[in-house]
Amino acid sequence: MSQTVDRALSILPLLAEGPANLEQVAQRLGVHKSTALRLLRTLHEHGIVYRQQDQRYRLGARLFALAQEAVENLDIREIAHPHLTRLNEKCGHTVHLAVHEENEVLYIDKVESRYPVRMYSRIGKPVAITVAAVAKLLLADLPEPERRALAERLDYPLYTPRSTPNAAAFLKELATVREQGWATDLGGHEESINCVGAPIRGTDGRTVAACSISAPNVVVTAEELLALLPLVRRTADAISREYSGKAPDRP
Amino acid sequence: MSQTVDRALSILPLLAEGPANLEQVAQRLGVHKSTALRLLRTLHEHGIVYRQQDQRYRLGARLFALAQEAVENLDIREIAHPHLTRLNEKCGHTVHLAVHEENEVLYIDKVESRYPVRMYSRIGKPVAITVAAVAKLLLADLPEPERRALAERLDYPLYTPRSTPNAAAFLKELATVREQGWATDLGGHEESINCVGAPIRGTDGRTVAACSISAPNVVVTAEELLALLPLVRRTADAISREYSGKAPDRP
DNA sequence: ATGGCTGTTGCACACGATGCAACACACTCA
DNA sequence: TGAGTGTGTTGCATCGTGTGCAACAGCCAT
Repeated sequence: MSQTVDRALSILPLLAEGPANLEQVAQRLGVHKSTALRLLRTLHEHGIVYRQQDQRYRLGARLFALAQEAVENLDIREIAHPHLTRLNEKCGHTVHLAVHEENEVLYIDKVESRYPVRMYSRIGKPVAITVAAVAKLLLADLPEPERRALAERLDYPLYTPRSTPNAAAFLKELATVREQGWATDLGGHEESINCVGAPIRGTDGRTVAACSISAPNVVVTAEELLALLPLVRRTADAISREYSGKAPDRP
Repeated sequence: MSQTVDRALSILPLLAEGPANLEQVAQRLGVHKSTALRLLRTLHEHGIVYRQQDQRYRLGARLFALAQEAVENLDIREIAHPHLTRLNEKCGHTVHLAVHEENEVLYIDKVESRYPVRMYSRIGKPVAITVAAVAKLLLADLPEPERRALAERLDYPLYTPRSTPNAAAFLKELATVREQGWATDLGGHEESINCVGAPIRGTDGRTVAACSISAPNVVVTAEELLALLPLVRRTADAISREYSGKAPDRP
């Protein structure tokens, strides 16, 4: 829409390929040298491009600081919330959002079930890290040594007979989760409650959060809950897309 | 130099702070709404900014991708990274790599401390140039007139009582650093944080980068940190050897 | 309906971006 | 040494394009 800005921005992907001098830039933009010079100067003043000793231009490391700051200020919760609400509207069950922080996995958002029978949980509360679906999703993505170290360090309380019994079983489960891209908790925490969850990923593909739906089996059976898996995964993917700044999928 | 581009680029740091709507952007730029709209539209077309559901703008995926490429194109970083990781494995503290760019010294890589207490820093972020160990190392190597000119031009904020107070003190410190071939920052930036660093040199012997380890004195005392100096220097030398060894003369 | 609040569009005007040509500077040849 | 190339840089007139304005369009409250 704005020619000048349009041209200036076109320089960036060009420089991303590698350093270039003034004339090369001018040529690839299809403008006069002097025009390219002015554009580059402006980019330079803002620290977006950097001029190396041989006078050629390349992208500045400062650009990275900008992106980094933006990522830090990104609030997953804010972005995810409308998606979670929609998920809840579709299936009616309790929806959770969780993140991994300091050797704990915490619920950071929740949309209550619309059924009268609800599961107990609280935003900010650490989840049962060895059994919860969201915990498995978040930990499955850790680098192998850290994952192993953490697994060794944990306690494995037997909330129910179906709880994860020990580190070996936990690591095996994490491998499965990592492989399949989704996770469940079928009565591992509370005998009567099942969960199914999916990962939310950032630009770099790493899991930054996880969401899940939970329901007591007096309301839906485990099979019926598993049938909702595609819905959960689609929601998680939509949040991932929006979080990483890609165009949202419009039907 | 180019007003339009200048305005457009001024939007980026603004959005890095967090999402903003059209009017907020227009106001902070000091331009009419319609002007801001056109600028944002152009940025949007290039994927630099992204528009979320609530119509507010934030930085977009393309910017993250560009930033990524910007740092990846720094070949020192690629060579140094495994060495930095190894250094971190040996000592456990936060390891930094920094370069001098446009009157600033920027962190371009970082390996986090394995201790729970970490220092805050960010890749791409300019360092406190008058006190940081890596900054002293990089500036100590400048030709004398440039060094003097730069020293005169800088501000000397008193982060702590131990911060470098003025140009004269700074130049004296640089001379010492140049002489001894290593540098420290003992509580000059944050009262409780100490650093020790060493220079990485290219084929011609000039300092092209610097690495350092940083630790809060609740974890190790300054003396204990200084005992790690030989380790840091060996790392820096190893990187130097590898960097200058296979240095292909870039056209 | 009514008002406030936001983003959007069309338009006339003038300002600022543009290309040109001339210049400056560093190299490389004979 | 000097002409000859390849750069980046500057001043300037000209015209294109970015600009602010005002009016409009949605949306959501009351």
